[in-house]
Amino acid sequence: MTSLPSGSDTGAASAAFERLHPRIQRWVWEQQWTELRDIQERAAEPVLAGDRDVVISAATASGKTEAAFLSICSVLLRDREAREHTLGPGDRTGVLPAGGVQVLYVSPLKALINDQFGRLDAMCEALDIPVHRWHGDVAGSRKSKVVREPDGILLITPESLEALLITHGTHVSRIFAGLRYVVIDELHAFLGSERGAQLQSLLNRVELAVRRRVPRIGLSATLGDMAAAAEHLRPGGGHQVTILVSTDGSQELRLQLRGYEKTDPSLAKPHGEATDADGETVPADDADTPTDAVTIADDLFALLRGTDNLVFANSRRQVEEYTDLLARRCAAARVPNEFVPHHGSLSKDLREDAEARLKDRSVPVTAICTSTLELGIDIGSVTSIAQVGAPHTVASLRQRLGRSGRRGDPAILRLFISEESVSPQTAPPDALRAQLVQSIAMVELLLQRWNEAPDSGGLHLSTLIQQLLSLIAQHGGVTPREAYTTLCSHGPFSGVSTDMFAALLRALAGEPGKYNDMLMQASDGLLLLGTAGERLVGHYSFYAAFRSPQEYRLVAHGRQLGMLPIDYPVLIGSLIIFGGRRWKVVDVDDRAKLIELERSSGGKPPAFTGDGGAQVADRVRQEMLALYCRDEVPAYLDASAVRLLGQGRANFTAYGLADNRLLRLGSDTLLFGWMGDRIMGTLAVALTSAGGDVSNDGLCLTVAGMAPADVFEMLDELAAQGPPDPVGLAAIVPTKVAEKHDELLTEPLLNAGYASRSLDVLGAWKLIDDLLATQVLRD
DNA sequence: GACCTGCTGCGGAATG
Repeated sequence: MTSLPSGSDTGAASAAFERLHPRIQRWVWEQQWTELRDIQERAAEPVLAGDRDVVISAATASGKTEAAFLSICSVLLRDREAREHTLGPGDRTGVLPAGGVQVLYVSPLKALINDQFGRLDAMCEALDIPVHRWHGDVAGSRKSKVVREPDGILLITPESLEALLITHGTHVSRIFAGLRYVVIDELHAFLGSERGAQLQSLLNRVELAVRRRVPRIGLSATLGDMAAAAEHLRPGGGHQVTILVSTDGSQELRLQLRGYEKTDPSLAKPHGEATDADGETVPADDADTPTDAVTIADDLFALLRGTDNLVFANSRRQVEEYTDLLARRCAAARVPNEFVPHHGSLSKDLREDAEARLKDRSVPVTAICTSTLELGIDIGSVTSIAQVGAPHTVASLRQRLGRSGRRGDPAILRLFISEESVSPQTAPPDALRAQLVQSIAMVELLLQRWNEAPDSGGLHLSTLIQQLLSLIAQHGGVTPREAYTTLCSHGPFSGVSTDMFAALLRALAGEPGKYNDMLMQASDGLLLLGTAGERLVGHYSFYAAFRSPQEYRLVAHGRQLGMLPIDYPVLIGSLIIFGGRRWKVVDVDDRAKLIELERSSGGKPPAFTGDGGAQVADRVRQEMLALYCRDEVPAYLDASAVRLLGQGRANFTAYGLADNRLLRLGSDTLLFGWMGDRIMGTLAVALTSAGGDVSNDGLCLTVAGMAPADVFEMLDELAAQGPPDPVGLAAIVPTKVAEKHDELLTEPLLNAGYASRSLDVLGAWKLIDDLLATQVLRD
């Protein structure tokens, strides 16, 4: 670590500090910083060079923003001096024009723009560098001013940048003429998503408008896969990106995994009536609450009260449930309530109030939250993190952990994992204690510093439709060749061939019997918006690449049961759990968003079902298998977790799963693949295509009405046929409309998009080979 | 059977 001079004019300054502009040096000194942090020190050289892309990776609140902007502002100041002192009006060769936005900073959150505006504006005011905010809550008059007199640093969201390109298309090259840097904050939040593809495309379009490559600086949390982050920052050129990972903060981690088990609710003891801090009488009877939640709430109360903490629950419903249980405990103990909820359905006021209470360190407060508090909103660091229920991914567990541990203090993580009570009728996944074992597997992978790789290779056809229509609106019309070159020659849509692009154009123009009217072609060949296209682009909802959740209506025997969000394949014949009951899917109507169900017989439905939309990675399931096969017990388990792990391992042995992957259950067969959700989902589709009646619980597939020997034979036939064309296999999946503009795609394009996003045929066929090799047929 | 993110221009009313 290097020291800064104690005065503004002398001393053994660090090499990085020496290279900053004198006015920046003075600003640093005025902050009374005694030294530059490691990441700030190392970022100076590559950022000052101004000719390369850089990923700066460090923990939340480690000075990443300054690491980028100390150097960026130095360059802006030197630019200005070069223009003022060395150049007359007629001699500007080699220097960028004075006009225009010089730094484009893109953030995934409005709240983060507001935080960063406060910090940057304080620094830039002293330097006479203007800083502008541009997002949905900023007044239109301020945006007009940026368009009229663009300069300095512009803080913007991807959606607002989209709006800027569409609304001010003819001014884009002027607005960004002097662009020096693009900064992307929370880069990891864009990896593998529609929003990420949109941002990559927008930055392509900005570079095309100014006719040169602009250096990109990505700011990222310390997440495993830096090569993927670099490739996302500069698609096709990730290997040339400078990657800086902070070496600071190899912090002590204190870890505990606590096991819980549901018991008979009638045994629960009520807490009686209580009075809260305002003297109001509140109900304090937990009789309606599952017993494991009651015990977890008791423990959270005992462990967390009096300090600042974050409790991550896996759903909004659970956030509300635990906030309520904890508030009742505060009332019963006659102490002030210090537990507040935070999730996406709460009003902005309530969320900001919770954030303000977290920032205020004079009174302890614990927020019960969903992933809303995962990203870098400035709340400072908390004493400890609690995770209730199995984490969704290792990456998100790591990100959550990063919120704990003030400088020098240990980071504290406690996981609260509960399992069903087991009876002879219990479904195998519950008897295997799969929830607990998955949580241990994820903690083990966290300790190994492993992370899920972001999804890549998706075609993102929905986002390509958005970008195509946006490009036409920006320029008032483009030729098909220009459109293809601009959008698909490199960047997020480079996997789209000219043939596929042509098919997409035809689909948007409308084919006989399916008239979309999104675009049309003028007699000179120019692509123009059709009437439906004008309407779509003209509404503000067009600017976001992602859609608000698409829900299917569930109907059973003519009665509506509710709504189900679809982000995993629902196959006809599969079983789903809804409203505490087990149902069989008898029909799926993709266009009417309707799923028809009938009651299904069968045992108790398993509580563990693969955890929603997040894809459990192959490596996680492989680690689970390894945990079942080992004898060691991790030191961070409490006594109850040790007991549950022992039960899971005993049942694993009793099922014979060490040598078998097919397990007979009544007249059905369970197939344990020990691979991730993508491969298991692909295998489910393959078995369905071969005539099986398959449902996917994540951990295992259930093939209804077939004995293990018959399933073995089916697998053998699939292996003999060899891996099919993924696009052909996708054709049998009825629910493929997932992304925002997927409705506009023809069936072949939908199949191609689905196959690229959700199928891993080679992985599934390798699994089939492994299953056939491993299986010991016993009946 | 999860969570999260974002958004323009205009018209009219209220205020200075």
